[in-house]
Amino acid sequence: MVNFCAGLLYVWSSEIEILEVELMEDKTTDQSSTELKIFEAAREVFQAKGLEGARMQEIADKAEINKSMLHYYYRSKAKLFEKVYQLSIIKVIPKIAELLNENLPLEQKLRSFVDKYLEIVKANPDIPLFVLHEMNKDPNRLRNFMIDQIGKKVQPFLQQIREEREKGNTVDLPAEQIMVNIMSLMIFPFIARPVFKTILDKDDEGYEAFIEERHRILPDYVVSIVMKKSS
Amino acid sequence: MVNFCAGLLYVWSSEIEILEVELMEDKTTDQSSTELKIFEAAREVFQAKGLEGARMQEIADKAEINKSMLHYYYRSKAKLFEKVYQLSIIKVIPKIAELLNENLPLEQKLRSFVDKYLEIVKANPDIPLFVLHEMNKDPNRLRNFMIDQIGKKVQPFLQQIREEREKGNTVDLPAEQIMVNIMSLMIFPFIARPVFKTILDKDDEGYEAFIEERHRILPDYVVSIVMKKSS
DNA sequence: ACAAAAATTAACCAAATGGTTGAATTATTT
DNA sequence: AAATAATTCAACCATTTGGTTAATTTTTGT
Repeated sequence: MVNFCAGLLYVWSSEIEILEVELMEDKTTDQSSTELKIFEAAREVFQAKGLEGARMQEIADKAEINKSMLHYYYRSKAKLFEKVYQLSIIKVIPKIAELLNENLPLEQKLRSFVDKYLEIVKANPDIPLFVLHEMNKDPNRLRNFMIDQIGKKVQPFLQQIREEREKGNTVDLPAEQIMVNIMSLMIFPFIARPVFKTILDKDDEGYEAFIEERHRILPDYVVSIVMKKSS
Repeated sequence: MVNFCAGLLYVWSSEIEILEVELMEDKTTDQSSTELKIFEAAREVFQAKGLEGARMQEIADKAEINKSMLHYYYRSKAKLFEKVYQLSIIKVIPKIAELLNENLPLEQKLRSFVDKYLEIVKANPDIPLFVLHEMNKDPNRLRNFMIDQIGKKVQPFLQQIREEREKGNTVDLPAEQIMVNIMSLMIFPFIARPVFKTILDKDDEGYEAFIEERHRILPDYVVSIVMKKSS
């Protein structure tokens, strides 16, 4: 019987939703689970081609099951997409606020944030472009969910920057600009991968190495361009 | 008679293509031109929703013409899309190499590049996400065209950075990382607009102001994080 | 071992969507 | 002004595509 879809009704209730997501993660070990094979295939196809670019048949083929199973487990393309979209957001958005609200002095926090968040994006390199494309098409879809996940949770971090700026410990930029700088430096290379591969004349392996180098460099570099050198 | 589509056959020949594009720009003044009204509508819809997300009917409605006219002037959705995609690339990619190859000392060049390129992106804020999404879906489509437009044209600039780095005038990072840093800081805020609007709790007007502030700040800031302070 | 439930499939269906056609209208040419 | 060419449109068409159904196989519970 198909009954686990009921959870979709509670999209706006973070707690229930996150529980469900973790349940799903657990199932990942069970490779034979048709439901998971479908979800995994859907994730790949949706993230690569977007909602409208994805074909149900392609998802079925990738999952090696009959197309009817998609509807048996997920009812409709819209429902399946919503789950993929939701999980994608959960994987990359809440961690931002979480990492930024650790109780650390600014410099340490920056270094740790950049290092750990790059780890997350490296593990989910297709999510940023996917989420931003879908969010751009329809800014209202899951907007409340987004707000739940991050909303005003970064305000304490911005406040921390402002305080350090007052003390003259940071570069003389508004906290919001600094925040956007940091996110840009981390995420954009994953979004613009095909362009940079062309511009920098790299193959997959070469770009992989480029990203690794970046991961090594960026934590210190971000600190250096945010914190004011004591001179 | 429909004859101007012939140019599409020469996609790989930059010169002919650019000529055609400029011809098109000229027509922009002729507001009554159905062909242009269609193209303008197609540009908006494709850039907002992507190839598969766009509906021919929606383009026709936005252009205030009968759907048949789309095919009369552009033959097919694929052909119309290709033109929009191509022009989008032309508007944001070649300028990079062009601005970076002006004969200027590095510091001046950086300041000028960031200022002028931000102007371009501000005038075409939807293009980066659109192009990157389409390029991600199908990295081979117009790949040769891309290579023509920028290809190895940024190598001289990378070389310039390397030379200045040797002389100890820049921060101690590989030239490629510096280049990616600069592009990230400029472009990402346009791509991630819906997320940043949520995170920073801004409305359209507020985000516009944020971008303006950024435009004012960034040229100097980029210089400051690339060039080594003489201390 | 049997019955009930769950999972799976092939064949089909209906709506959406890109595309075509032929007639009607407007503009151009001579 | 007549004839020719270009433009526009309403009605249609064909394919793609998301979705359904009914029958079959597999699993589970007793």
